[in-house]
Amino acid sequence: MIRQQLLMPSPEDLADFLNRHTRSRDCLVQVAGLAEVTYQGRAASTADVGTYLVVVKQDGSLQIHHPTGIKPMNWQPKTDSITARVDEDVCMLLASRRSPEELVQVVFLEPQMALALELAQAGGFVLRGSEAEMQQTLAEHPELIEPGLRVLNRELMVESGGIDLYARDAQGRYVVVELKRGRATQHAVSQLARYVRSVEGKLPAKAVVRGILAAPSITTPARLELENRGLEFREVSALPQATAAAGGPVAQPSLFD
Amino acid sequence: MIRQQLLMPSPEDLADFLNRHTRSRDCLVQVAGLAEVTYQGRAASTADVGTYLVVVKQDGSLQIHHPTGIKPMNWQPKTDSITARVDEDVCMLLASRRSPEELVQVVFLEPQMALALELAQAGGFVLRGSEAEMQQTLAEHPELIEPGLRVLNRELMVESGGIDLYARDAQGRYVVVELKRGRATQHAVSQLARYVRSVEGKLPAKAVVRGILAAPSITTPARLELENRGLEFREVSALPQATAAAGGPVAQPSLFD
DNA sequence: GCCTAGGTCCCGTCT
DNA sequence: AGACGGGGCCTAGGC
Repeated sequence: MIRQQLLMPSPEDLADFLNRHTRSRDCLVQVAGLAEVTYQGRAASTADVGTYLVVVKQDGSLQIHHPTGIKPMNWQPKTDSITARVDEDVCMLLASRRSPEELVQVVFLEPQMALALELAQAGGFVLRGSEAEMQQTLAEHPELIEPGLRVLNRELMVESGGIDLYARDAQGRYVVVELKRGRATQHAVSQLARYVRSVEGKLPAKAVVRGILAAPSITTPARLELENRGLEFREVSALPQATAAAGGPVAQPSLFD
Repeated sequence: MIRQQLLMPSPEDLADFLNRHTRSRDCLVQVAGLAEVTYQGRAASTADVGTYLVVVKQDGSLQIHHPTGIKPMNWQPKTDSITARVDEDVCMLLASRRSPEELVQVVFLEPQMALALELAQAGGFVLRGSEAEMQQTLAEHPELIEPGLRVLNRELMVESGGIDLYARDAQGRYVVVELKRGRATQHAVSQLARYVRSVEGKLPAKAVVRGILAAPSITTPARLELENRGLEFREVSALPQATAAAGGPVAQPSLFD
């Protein structure tokens, strides 16, 4: 499982190590130690000399972590080229990609440890409580939004984006439904308004198009904006109160049974 | 620099290791091996048995990586409590937080390696090319947007959000400027329109309020929407064409000299 | 705590 | 490729 581990490697050994294990694309490689990092691309950054943890995954993605925080200090989601070389007696790692053109450069001043790990294939991963799941549930049970609602489309593409649910109400009026898995914000109201306008533009003039924002809750400013624009809110619980019991699995929410 | 390393630890040893080093809050702890992961909180997830890399940083943030991808499979940005215990002859890691109430649980079925690293304090970190920097530059040189423009406020708060730059033009008309460091989308147009409406609502009726979207580029649909709404676009390069030379630092963009 | 908005956002998806 | 929206987004800043 540990493919190889080096302690205090020389620049040459580290460069060899990095080139060999990143090229094979079958293990996760990390280097910890004193380094400098620069990035140039959509933005640009420099990190002074410090102790960082550099991780290169099998797909060539790169992340450079400092001691705290969930997000890496520097990263590269995917790399077109990742190479190490020795320059002026230090090992440098160059990770670049095109589109966008970006380059992350790590200068290892005092590498303390290099480690190559074999991570065998992962098992299945399932996420519940996404907006996509909410959409499916509500498409199958539109009465949870409003009695008499009939769903015509899911993810209907209009010029301004994709309409989560496109429907008709009991009176035959068209309804645009925008879903949010969390608290709805002004951003969601803007989206909904944009979609309603797009639909109105496609229908014969003066056709009434209702807009419904369906979410577990809504911010106060968003509610005001919504009402100003003649749009509506429906409370739809995405993940109803979990009976939080630390350590144990919790019953699935009613909406997702 | 390597505080401690265990190979194939027993459940008891691993639990001790995790509790000791996460509690001290002065090193980065990682465990690699066969594990199962469940998450319950704003959403819920399960990961089947697989080989993962678990990292706990000094601030108690947790990330669980699978073999590929820049983003962790599961994570916890900050934890109120992080504890390991032995249950049914396996070591489990429980990382929880309130607000939002969330729990990540890792069951280590076959831990291969545990490692505690001391990452000394990092050096300074500087990022260039952010929207904030763009805002400062343009506040000091509003003529880059338009001759005769005078900036009245930066980040002016109105009910619908914060206006990047609030200004008056050469004819004395109020101008709302929305900045984007990257290509402007319909979302940006919505924001700008919202701010313009808010400002119009505060000024005497019929006051003319201009809205300018300043960005290096704009999507075609956004441009159409913008023009439909009587708003304007100004090209403002955030990071002008970098003279990309792999390996070497690049001259800073003119906007940020 | 709520709310807004930026991000080198990343990522999937569809045109 | 461009474009759009979701995300357990995370994080910072204002109130």
